[in-house]
Amino acid sequence: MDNSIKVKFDKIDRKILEILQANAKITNAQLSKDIGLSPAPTLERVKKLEQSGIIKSYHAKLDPEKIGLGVSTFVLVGLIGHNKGNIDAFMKEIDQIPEVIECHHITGTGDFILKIISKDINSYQKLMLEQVSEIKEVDSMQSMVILSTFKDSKVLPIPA
Amino acid sequence: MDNSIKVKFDKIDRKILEILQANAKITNAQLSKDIGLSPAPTLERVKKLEQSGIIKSYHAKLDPEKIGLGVSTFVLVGLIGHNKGNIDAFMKEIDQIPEVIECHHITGTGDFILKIISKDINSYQKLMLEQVSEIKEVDSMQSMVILSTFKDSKVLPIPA
DNA sequence: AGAATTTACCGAATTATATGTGGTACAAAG
DNA sequence: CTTTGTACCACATATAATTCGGTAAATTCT
Repeated sequence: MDNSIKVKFDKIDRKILEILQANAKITNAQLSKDIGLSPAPTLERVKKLEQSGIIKSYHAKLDPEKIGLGVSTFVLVGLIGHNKGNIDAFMKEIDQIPEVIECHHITGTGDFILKIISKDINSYQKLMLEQVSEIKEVDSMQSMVILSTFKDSKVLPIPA
Repeated sequence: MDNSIKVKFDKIDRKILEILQANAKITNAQLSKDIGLSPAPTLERVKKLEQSGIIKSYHAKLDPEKIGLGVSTFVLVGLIGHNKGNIDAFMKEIDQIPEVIECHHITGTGDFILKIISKDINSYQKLMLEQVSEIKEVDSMQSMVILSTFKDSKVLPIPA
């Protein structure tokens, strides 16, 4: 497995990546037609992209509201200290909360930004009070509730 | 197609959803083993979940760094006005920028939060100066650069 | 309660798809 | 040039998805 930062791929590979990002369920036969190759080398290319780590995984995207998840938020979290120990401890706690679906270390206003998804405002409040704010490394929290989502693309813009 | 907010599904469906969120490439045969049914009804359930819109789509997840995308950011955007016309105009522009992979309307500090991914700091700056800040409805922008991502789960916590 | 109806399931046959193989052309390296 | 390696195709095989007929359980209706 190649672990270097940048990996080489050609124009055809890029097209494969674009297609599979948008629709992972396409058959190899259809994919091969779309890129203009026969099935065998097409599959070979996909396997290589998987083995090289360019393609990390495949996921089903669900409709949050239809499974009863009505409230999504971003939360800016400030920690009491910025040393590695604190950050690791914070991460360890965050990792165990499935409602926290993203956690990024950022520059700017706060130290971290979380994306949290929960059933409703009540369960969100409960989660924040009883789980997030209970993490001892957490100093400040600022919530931004998502009123609506206009764009949520799973397709990354692959540079030329 | 059911378009209501909440759709019903049982314990077995939830398990299917959990599995397909984590690994969309699982074979129907394996999935049926994992949930304890035979392949036929398993497939039937998956199809129903797709038709009901609970499962919206399937996507390949790529490694951003390996395709040359080194800079990810969140941007808080304030608009000059908050009327529907402005918001729609803003959205229309945002929609055409592939580097903006998410756009949410939020409460709190700003009006919108964007997630942007680009090649490097230079191309990020170029994008912000020449595209985002050029949208006439945009008033303020505050960038938060992601230093590192600790969690990026594609699995939503399905409520009991 | 009992009959009718619907729903969910299974096993097996069929169809579609993925995967493996051998051979060929092209390109790059020696 | 010649050699080596790479990428490709067509075709054969293996694996998986899908369809079908029939059965049992659950639900609805009388």
